[in-house]
Order: sequence, then structure tokens, then C-alpha cells
Amino acid sequence: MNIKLENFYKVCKQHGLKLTPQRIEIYRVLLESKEHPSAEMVYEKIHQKFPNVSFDTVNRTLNTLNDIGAAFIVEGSGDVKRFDGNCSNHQHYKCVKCKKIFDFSHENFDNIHVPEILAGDFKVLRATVYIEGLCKSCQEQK
Amino acid sequence: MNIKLENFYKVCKQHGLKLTPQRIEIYRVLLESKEHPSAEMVYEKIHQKFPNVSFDTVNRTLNTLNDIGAAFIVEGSGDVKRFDGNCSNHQHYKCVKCKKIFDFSHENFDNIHVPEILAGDFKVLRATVYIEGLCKSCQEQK
DNA sequence: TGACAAATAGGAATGATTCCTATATAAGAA
DNA sequence: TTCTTATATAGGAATCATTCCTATTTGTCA
Repeated sequence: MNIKLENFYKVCKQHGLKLTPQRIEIYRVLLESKEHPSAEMVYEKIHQKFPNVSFDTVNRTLNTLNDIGAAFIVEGSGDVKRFDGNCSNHQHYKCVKCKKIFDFSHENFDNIHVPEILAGDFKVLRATVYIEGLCKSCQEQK
Repeated sequence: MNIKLENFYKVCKQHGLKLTPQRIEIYRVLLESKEHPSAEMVYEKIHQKFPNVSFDTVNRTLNTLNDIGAAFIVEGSGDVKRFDGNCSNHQHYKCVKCKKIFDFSHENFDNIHVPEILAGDFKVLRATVYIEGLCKSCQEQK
């Protein structure tokens, strides 16, 4: 049994969520995906295997995963929501043209020290470095 | 004459953009706004003064401002686009509940050193620290 | 002043996301 | 195991943000 899946079961129980086959499969697909998929992208994959799972269920479930901390919505500036099931500390780089999202890690960024001023008044849930630009192949296309 | 507006005229000319009254007013409203407004919020303000400016013009213009670097789209995770006319180096904190966006500055964050690995393959256009959480008043509301 | 490329208004269209509701089902209790 | 019930789901409709379409208007430059 996958350790991550096992832990997922635990987190669901902690939040009083049922372990439906749909929910488990959606989480599995997200975990295996490296492309930071949108709800639509997850739905396509699920649909191949289980043709009668609805888009609404996929979308609702992805948002639920975000709510319970089993996944999160990748930061970005104004495109469709993209989800990430990898909750270990890492950062994102996004190409503004092809919308591909790349992971990267950097010691200084993975342990951001939130300034005191903020830490006092705000409850910080996530702190990340977000980089936006043009990937190699989009640069070449001009 | 406002120095920022004067500079805006210059930037528009550099990009071959006409100085229409609508464009100028939209930029003015964005500059004066402290709330990182959405297109809808800018439209509301414009509409009070100039009832016959269309929403499309507001939205299109805000995106144009982003394209020419006179403004930018604030990073976030999946809500409506929010715009910022303050192009000097600063970071954002966003409340996941009320969606308010707060500015903050921090020496270390305002000069992010992008790792070599990225710098080689990608053309970095923007690098920011993005913090998400609950603001004081939303914490109190539970 | 005249010509023309660019911008606008207004409404229609699109696309993403969420809501609605009748039905199905996971999971704890008996 | 079977019963009970709160939760989740499918499918489609509705909503909301954003963009597109096109006839008309308007900066801007010669």
C-alpha cells in the first residue's frame, strides 16, 4: 500500500470525509501527475478509466483536497486553476505563454521567514516564491 | 502634472498606443486604488464618472497595461484577476477568505536572486513572494 | 485638415466553475 | 451482517468572469 495513499485515508477520516472510489481515484491521478493539472485535465484522465464520473465531482473533490491540505492550488496570475498534490516544500515557475508549470527548489526559498509584522496579524497558511516568464521553447518560437 | 501619468504617456507612445480619455482614466483609477482592484471594481469607479465607458474597454485596457508593464496582474490561487498599478518592488499577502490583498516589503524578498539553473533556460519576467492565509478580522470571525 | 490605423461601445459568445436535486453509497450503530 | 443516515455523486442547469464580434468613433501623423 502506497504510504501517501494510506496517509490520505487518515486525513480524510480526520476531516470526516468518506472514502469514495471517486475521491481516491482523483487523488491518485493528481499524485501521479507531474503537470500540475487543471480540473479539466484530471477529468480527462479519470474519464478514460471511469467514464461515468462527472466533471463536477472531479472539480469539487480537487477543491476539497485543497481545503483539507492534501493538495493545493498553484499560484498564478489569472489562468485556469491548477492543482498540485505534492505538498512537500517547493516552488513554481510558470511560462506565461504555454502555461507550463515547473517545479524547482532552492534552500532560501523553501524556508521563507515571514516578517514579524505579518506573523503577528495574519495566520500564514502558505508562503511561496512565484516566478513567471518564458520557457526555453517559447523563447525560441519568439 | 503627475509624474507617473507623464511617464505613462511616454510608455504608451513607445508601444504605439493612443492616449484615449478612457485609457488615461482607467490608469488613473488603478493608480489611485489601494485595493488591487478587479476589472469589475475599476469599472464601477469609472462608471460613476463616465457612465458610457464599457466593461470591455476597462478589462481590455487593464490587460493592455499588464502587457506594456504599466501594471500587472497580482498572483493568486484561482480567484478573479486583480490588478496592481504600483510597479515598484513589493510583495503581496492575500486573505483566502475575504480575498483582501495587502502589500508588504521585505529586503530579502524585494531582491530575489533567481537560481542559475532557471536563469539559464528561462527568461524571468517577474519573481515575487506570495503569502496566503487569514487576515486578522477573518480569524476573529472564525 | 484629411486619412487611416487603432480604440471603443454594446451585446453576444465562450469558458471555467459552481449550484441544484434526485439518487446512491460509505460507514458507524445495532 | 443489516439498518440508518449524513455525505457524496451524476447530470444538467446556472452563474460568473472574461473575451470576442462588428459597426462606429477617434487619436495621431502627414
